[in-house]
Amino acid sequence: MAIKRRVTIKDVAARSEVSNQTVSRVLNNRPDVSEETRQRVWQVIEDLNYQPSAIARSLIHQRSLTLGVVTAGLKFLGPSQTLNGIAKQAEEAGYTLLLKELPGFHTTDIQPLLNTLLSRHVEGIIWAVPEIGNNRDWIQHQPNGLSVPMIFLTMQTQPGISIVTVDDCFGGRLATEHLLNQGYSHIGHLSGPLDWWEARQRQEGWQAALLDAGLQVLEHHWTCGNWSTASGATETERLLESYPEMDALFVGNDQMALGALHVARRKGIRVPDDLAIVGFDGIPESAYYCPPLTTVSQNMGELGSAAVKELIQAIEAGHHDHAAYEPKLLSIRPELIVRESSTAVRV
Amino acid sequence: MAIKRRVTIKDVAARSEVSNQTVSRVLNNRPDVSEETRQRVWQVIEDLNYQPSAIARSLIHQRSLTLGVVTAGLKFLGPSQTLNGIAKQAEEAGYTLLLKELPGFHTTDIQPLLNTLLSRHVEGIIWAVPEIGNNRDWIQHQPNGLSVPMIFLTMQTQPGISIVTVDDCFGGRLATEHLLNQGYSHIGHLSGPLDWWEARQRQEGWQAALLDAGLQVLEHHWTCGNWSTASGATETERLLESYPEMDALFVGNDQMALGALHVARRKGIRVPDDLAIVGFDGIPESAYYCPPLTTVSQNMGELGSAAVKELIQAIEAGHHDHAAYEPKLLSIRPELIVRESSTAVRV
DNA sequence: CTGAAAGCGCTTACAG
DNA sequence: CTGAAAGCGCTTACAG
Repeated sequence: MAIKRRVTIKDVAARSEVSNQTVSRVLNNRPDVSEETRQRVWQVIEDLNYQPSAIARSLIHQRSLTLGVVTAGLKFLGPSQTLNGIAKQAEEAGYTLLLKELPGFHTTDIQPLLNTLLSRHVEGIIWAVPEIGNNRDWIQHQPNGLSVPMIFLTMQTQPGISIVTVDDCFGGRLATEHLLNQGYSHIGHLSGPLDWWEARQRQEGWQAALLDAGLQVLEHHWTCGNWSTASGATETERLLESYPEMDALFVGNDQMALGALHVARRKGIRVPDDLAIVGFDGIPESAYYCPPLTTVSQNMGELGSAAVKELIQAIEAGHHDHAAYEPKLLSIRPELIVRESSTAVRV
Repeated sequence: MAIKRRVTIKDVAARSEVSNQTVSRVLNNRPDVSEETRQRVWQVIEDLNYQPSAIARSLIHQRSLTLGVVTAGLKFLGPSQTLNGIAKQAEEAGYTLLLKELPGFHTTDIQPLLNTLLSRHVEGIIWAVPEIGNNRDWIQHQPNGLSVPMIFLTMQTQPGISIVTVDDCFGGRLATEHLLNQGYSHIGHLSGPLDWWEARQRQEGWQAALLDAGLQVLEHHWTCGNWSTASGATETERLLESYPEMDALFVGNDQMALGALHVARRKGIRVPDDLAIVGFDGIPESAYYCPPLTTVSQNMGELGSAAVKELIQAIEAGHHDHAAYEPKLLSIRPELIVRESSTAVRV
C-alpha cells in the first residue's frame, strides 16, 4: 500500500482547465459559474474522487466543526453510555469528535492533553471524567480560563462553570424513601468510593431521607466499596456484621448490588423478606438478577447528548459575540424502577 | 465567552521582535538560533501561552497523526471495551482519534462517513463495527481501494484485507468440549442472531465439537436470541420444550446466559445438576451470577490495541513506500473460565 | 462568468 | 545566526 498523494483542488482545476477558484465556486455551490463549466468541473471531481480538505478549510474559516471529548474508564458502563449519547448528538449536529481517554481517573497533568485538543482547533470540550478526589482542581489554575467553551459532566457546582449532571442526591433519596414506604426501618447503605462525588451524593440522599423520617444515621450503618461486584460482596458481609438489625440495603450501583444479592443467597438471607436491596444505575441485566433488582435508573446517554447540545449553544453564542454565554447547570433526574428485591409483603 | 482569536506564530514573532521562521526554529528545537534569541522567544511563547496549530502543521507535513475509528453500539460491552483498547494504544503511539459512531449496525451508505474521515486527513481507519448480514459488502465497491490503510475487526477472512479478530469458532469448541468432558452429552446451544458473524462462528464451534465427539446435531437442539438477557430467558424456555433431554446449554453470550439461569431458577431446574450452563464473553459480573457462570473469556481491549498496532505498522510501511504492506490476519484466542454452573459432580 | 492576488498558520529550502 | 520567499490546500475579496 504505497503512499498515495491526495487529490487536490489543483488536480481538479488542471484537468478541467479552469482556475482553482472556479473549482472552489463549484464545490461551494456559488451562483456565478456558467452551467457548462459547472458540469465539466463536477464531472472531473467525480472522476478523480476528489474530497476537499477539511483541514485546509478549517484554517481559513477558523472553524473546525470538531469537539474534544475527554473520558476515562471507557470499559465501565457509565462512561461508555455517556460517550454513546455524546457521539449520537454530535453526529446529528454535524460535529466530529476528537476522543482522548485518560490513562486513569487521577491524571495530574492535564495541560498536555488540553493542548493537543486546542492545537487541533476543537471548538469546545466535554469533560466526561468523573469527579474524584481533587482531580478537578486544575480548573482553578487555568491561566486565564480556556480559550474554548467547556462543559463538565456530573460534578459539584462551581461558579462560572457549565455543568450537566445527574441528580445523584435525589436518586439516593428516591431509593431510601421507597424502602421507608415499604415498611423497612433499618436501612443500611453500601456506597461507592467516597472520593467519587457521585458516591457522596447518593450517600447524602440516603442520609437525608433517613433523617427526614426521624431515624438515626450511625457510622456502622454504612460502608463503602469500589463499585465492583466483588467489593459489593465483601462489604455486604461486613455490614451484616456491624449492623445486624439491618432489614434493607441501598447499594450505590447495580454491580455491587449483585454482590450483595450473592452474599445474601450464600448466607440464606431471603431477599426481600429478611433484607430488601435497592441498586443504582438501572442496567438492563438487573431485571434478571435473583431476585430482580429494584434500582434507580439514570440515563447516561441523555446526559451525554444534553452536554453536546449545551456545548454547541455555548460555541454559537461565542460567534455572535454580543450575547455572552452564561454558564449553566443542567440536572437530570433519575427514576426509580421497582422490582422484587424490595417488595416483600410486610406485616 | 466572547470569541478569542488564537495566538499565532506571528503574535509571538512580533512580540519577540524576530521573524516567524525564527520562532519556528525555536519551537522545533533547531540548532541554528542564538542562545539569547532562543531564551527570549521561549519566554514570549510562555507569556502568550502559545500553542502551535497542529492543523497548519499537518497541512505542511502531510501527516495528521490522526486515526479514524468507526464504531457502533457503544452502549454494549463489547464495542466499548474494544474502543478502550484502541484509545489506550493510540494514545501511547502518539496518535489522536477521530471517532464516528454509526447510528445503527446496518448503515447503508458508508461513503459520506468515509469522506468525512478522509477529508480530515486521517492516516488510517479502524472499522470496529461487527459484521452483520451484508453490512460489509461496500468494501468490494470501493472505487480503487481506500486511499489510507484500513483494519477490520472480527470478521470473515477476505483476501486483501487486514483483519484482527477473536477466534469465536475456537471459543465455541472450547465451551462444548468442556461440557463433554464434564460428562454432559445432550448439549444444546442458544446462539446470538445468526446474521452476526460472531454468532455463527460460535455456533459452528459448538457443532464441530459435537460432531467430533460422534454426537448428532439436530435442528431442535438449538435456537437463537438477540444477545439480550430477555431473549436469553424466552429462548431458553423454548429450547427446554423442543429439547427436553438437554442436560447442558452453551449460550452465545453472558447476558443471555443470565436469562437462561433466570428461567432455570423459575422452573426449579438445578444448575448445574439438571442443566449445565456455559456463557461467552467473560464479563466480570458473571462470577457472581447464581450460580457463578462458566464462560469463554475474550479480551476485547487486546483486540483493540492489536488493531491499532497493526494499523500503525501499515501506515509506516506506506511511508517507506518500498516495502508494500501485506494485509494480515491476526486471531486472538479466547479462554475458558470454569465456574460452578458447569461443574456438577456427575455419577 | 472567470482569473490573479492575498492569506489562514505554519515550515522548508535559499540567501546573506 | 537570521530573514525574504514559496508553498501545504483551500477561500475570499477584487478586478476585468
